[in-house]
Amino acid sequence: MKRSRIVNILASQEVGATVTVAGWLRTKRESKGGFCFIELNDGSCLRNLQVIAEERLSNYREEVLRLQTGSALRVSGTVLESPGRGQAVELRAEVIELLGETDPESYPLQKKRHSFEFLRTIAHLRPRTNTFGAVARVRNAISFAVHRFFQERGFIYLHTPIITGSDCEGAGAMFRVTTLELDRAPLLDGHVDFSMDFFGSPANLTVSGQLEAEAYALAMGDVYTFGPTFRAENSNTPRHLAEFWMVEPEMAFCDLDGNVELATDFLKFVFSYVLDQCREDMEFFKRFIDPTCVDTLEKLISQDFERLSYTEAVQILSKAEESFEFPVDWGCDIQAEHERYLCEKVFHRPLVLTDYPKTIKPFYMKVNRDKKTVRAMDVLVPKIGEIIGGSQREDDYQTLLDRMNELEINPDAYRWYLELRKFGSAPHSGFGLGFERLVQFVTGMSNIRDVIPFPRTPGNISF
RNA sequence: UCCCCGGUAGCUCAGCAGGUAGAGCGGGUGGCUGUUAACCACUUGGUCGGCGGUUCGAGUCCGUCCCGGGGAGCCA
Repeated sequence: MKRSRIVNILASQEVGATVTVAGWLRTKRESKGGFCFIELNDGSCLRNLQVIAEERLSNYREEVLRLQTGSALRVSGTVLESPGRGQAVELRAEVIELLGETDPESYPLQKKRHSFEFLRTIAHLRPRTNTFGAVARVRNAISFAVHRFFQERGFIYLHTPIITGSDCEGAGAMFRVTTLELDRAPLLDGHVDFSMDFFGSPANLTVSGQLEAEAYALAMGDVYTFGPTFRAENSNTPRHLAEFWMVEPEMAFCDLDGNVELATDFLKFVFSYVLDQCREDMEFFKRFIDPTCVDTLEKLISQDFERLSYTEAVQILSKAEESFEFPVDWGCDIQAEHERYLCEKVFHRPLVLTDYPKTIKPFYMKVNRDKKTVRAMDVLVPKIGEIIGGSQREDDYQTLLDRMNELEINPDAYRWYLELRKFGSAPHSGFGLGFERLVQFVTGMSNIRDVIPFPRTPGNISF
């Protein structure tokens, strides 16, 4: 018989139905009255299905009574109304098949709460816990919401390269990709001769698909990427990964205002979708992870994001009575403490900061008329900080070239990117969103390593 | 990479002023019960992160390295 998902059995509550389910045993409670209770979870939802196993089963004594937490089972039986509290229906087993047993001495998961630090050391088993199951389902829902949002608005999903030839995109250290043997690399004048390498020149893992997305935006109108991104920074924080997923929309004929509008619409859409589709998991996060997470999302959907310029932000900060570790001065970068102060103490809501000094932003951002600021935007949310960073792009050939020379970036490496400003250039804008930070914000999970299945961080590649 | 805190049983932790290790949970056995992180009794369980030093004696003090957490920087 075809396997039913537990989520559907619990939702339909079809008493009398004959079903087959399969999953992993979470807990078992024995009764000497000749039966036992088995809680089965198949990952389809947070809740378990209570299975009633009775003595009359042919393998009751030899197998059923010896079942351990973690065992894989297939159960066929009848859905019945449950006389006990805590569940509306339960499954009275006719057949219980042990598919994979578990040695209780060595199985690391117990039927009690584990620390996230410990669970990180068993990343292959942690999806069998309530929290990581819920994270996986919510992450999946957010992914789907991302695609749905852009698809409904006519954006083209674009696959930008993972391996890139540009060695400096201004977004941090990169991972080198090579087929050369490190201890016997061919040398030329004392340096590694990359003409002997696979691509004939140095190659790296991408830190952003933005530049390539711009090329397609200036042909297709609106595009977005959603893929893996790599940063070789030695960042050891609960907000950084060496491998993470990034969402990057890029829109032709769109200025900074349109960009801000898309970013806020996007966040609101995702939050609504998750609250709508993952109610049970979200209630779990509210109860065990962050009591404010559901309220926060509900508030964000209804309220407007505060928008102010960098200059205005600096004015507010310099008048603040708060004592900051880093002094506030026009031209300085806004520090994490400043972001938190503005978000959590002044406005009590997410913030869109725009028009930063050009000296603290990358070369590709459009320079304002004042020649001092660029059309940049950062979306800041409480706790996480910067969740979105974007800008209107410089679309004037000469200005972009001047900026590159100013920052000592070799234009030769960006010839094709510059050409986009030569042939049918148009105003265009886009942003990048760290997908895991979004999942963190939605779920309230405090460490980014717990919202991606197998986190890659400095010194950690065990799974 | 920098600052602070931590690493003791499978897990979560206690171990006060240096005197050769404890609890709860888990596992095992038995009992009880339409049970809900079930309950009760008994039982099992440790190179006290690694290396070096001080000392008659180090989980405890010192040095160093490794790992984890929090904060900062870099950023998404």
